[in-house]
Amino acid sequence: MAATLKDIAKKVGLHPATVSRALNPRTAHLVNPATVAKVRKAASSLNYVPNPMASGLRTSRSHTIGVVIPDLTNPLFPGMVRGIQDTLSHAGYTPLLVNTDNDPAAEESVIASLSARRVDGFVLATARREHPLLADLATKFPIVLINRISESVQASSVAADEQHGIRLAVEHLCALGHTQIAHLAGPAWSSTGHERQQAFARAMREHGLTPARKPAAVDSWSLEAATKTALSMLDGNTQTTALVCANDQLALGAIIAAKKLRMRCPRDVSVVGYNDMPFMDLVDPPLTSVRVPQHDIGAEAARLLLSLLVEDGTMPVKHVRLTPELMVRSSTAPPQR
Amino acid sequence: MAATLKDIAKKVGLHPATVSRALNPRTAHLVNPATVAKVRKAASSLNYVPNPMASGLRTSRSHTIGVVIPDLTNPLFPGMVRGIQDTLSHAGYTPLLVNTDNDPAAEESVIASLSARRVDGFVLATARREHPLLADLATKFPIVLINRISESVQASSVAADEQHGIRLAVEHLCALGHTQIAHLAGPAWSSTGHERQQAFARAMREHGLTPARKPAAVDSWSLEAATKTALSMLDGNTQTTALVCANDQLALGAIIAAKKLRMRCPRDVSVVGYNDMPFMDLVDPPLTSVRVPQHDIGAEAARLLLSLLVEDGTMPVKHVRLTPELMVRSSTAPPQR
DNA sequence: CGTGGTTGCGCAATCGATTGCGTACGCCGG
DNA sequence: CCGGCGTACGCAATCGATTGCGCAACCACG
Repeated sequence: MAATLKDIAKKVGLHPATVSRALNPRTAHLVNPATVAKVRKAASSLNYVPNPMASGLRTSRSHTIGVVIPDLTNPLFPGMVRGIQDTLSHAGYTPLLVNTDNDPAAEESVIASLSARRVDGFVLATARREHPLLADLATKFPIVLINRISESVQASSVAADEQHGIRLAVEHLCALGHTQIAHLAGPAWSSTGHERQQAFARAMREHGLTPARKPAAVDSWSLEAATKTALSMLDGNTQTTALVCANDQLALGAIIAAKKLRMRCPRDVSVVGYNDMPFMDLVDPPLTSVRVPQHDIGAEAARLLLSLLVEDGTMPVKHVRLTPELMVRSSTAPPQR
Repeated sequence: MAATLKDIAKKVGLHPATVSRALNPRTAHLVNPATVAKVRKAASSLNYVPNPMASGLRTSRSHTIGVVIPDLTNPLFPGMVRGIQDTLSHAGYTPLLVNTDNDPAAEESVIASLSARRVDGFVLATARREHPLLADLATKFPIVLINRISESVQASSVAADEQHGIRLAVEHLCALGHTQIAHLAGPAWSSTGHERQQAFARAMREHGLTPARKPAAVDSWSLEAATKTALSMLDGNTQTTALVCANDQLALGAIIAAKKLRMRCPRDVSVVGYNDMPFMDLVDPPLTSVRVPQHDIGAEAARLLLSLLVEDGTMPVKHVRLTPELMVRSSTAPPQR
């Protein structure tokens, strides 16, 4: 049905090998320019489309990239995935997207199935801090970590500058006059949760403040867990006037908790989120949040991986940090007391 | 590096062809059960993983499915995509996801690149009603349409039962005592926009009502367009007490417009959304919305496509309609006048 | 002992593109 | 006119799995 190199070769009276060289930009210089032109014309007149399986079989490169994320329905990820897709597709690569639901077993199985598909590399957005598979994977494939730092793993990474993001939040609250600021932290097993907690402690120190109370960490990134934890943080506590939350879900949970305790946000307690998911400007109250450049993170990760693919193994490990931005809205206000 | 059939054959002293048959469930019955067992053992001891490019080249099936959506960052789609992924991966297929941004040119190019990848079929969530490419594509590939109806195209489809969803909204408003109900319609070029508008007219007729005014259609699905259109609908209009919106973005725009006109929702105007995107329970006011079973739509589309792939062309065209559900929240209330 | 049927498996071609190697040919200088 | 060289191209092997064809071994039966 579809035209092959052989068909073109027959049409122009050349050998398939010559046609292959003429059509491949990397080898076209080996062929007489006039011949190249003739071949190109014949190819397009036959609607020739190279068969990636055939070339992949021969070259053992699939031009596909495994993209591993926890959960596509988490609003944090679609932006990043699009950044990855947009960049990869321009370079002739196709992302293969899979979800792990943060389940280590699922992670193992999706990575296995992507390896079986012979992907050329991986972009990984796994959340857990410690990760036996990663170190292993990094030895076998070019990989780029996204939205997480690599502690033990020798691999390039792209993420938001968490220190800067948290500092923006703390600075903003300070400027409003808050001194009693606490952190509603993400799960300790989570890379970003851990890092933001550290960043919070540091930012407070930099401002000469001590946290209103020691950070409380949720055990999952869910709204429910956040509500529960925030309830126990705020209940009977009249000290704390502001909460820096490790992400938007936690912030929303904190606001719900405050409501349950008959505290008003921002009157009685200011709340800052993190990530600035879609529609955070429309919740009640509109959430002040640290916006991370999701699309850029994805795009940069893809670029990094692409350059890893061409410079086979000679590229040094690189850690890219993109700068977040504070979106000030109505969940923060000067303290009333 | 990776083990091949030949390696296994050498290890067990058989011919690669025999090993192939033994490992393939469909042909294993042609091989002595004892031999099959031996081969299996050798295969797993060598960590054999079949090379999909080699088998794909021979069989000209890639076990990949093209999934074409307008925009992954639109919260409507991640749920559907996961439904597709979860179902396809269980069957050994891998989705190849691309975005079109509703741009016909982009659509053409992504479909071309997916064809070049030799996908075995397509799941298409293109929004436009009329579509020259689709009819063409349907003749060359098994395809399933998602979240849209097929008017001219001879292809199976999966979507929410729009008539039912809109009827739920209208019924709910009627039950609250509204009689002056209007429709904020989606773009006319959009399949769902068109269908929901028809459904609204029908539902009103069924309830013996006439629309408070003729439907106003936005020219794009954006919040901004919705705000503008809703402003012109509501300004100076004291008749309309309730708005059925063609999706959640439009509903949010309507609420913003109402605020600008110093109308309160739901006191002065009730608003119903459609799709029930994430966090619609947390916006101000919490939005009453028609929830569509996104994951199920995706899963069902994938199942449909899979069965198309096995029953080569003999399966009749099937149109699956899944039942939506009304999530009643605080953006709707009895009319005040 | 010869014939027929069945079972188990090997042989070799095939899919389409890539690539190392070899060769023909043209051109130049000697 | 010949040796040397470089350019342009062809040949054939190769990647790994699949599959039509057919061989050979086996059993059963007349």
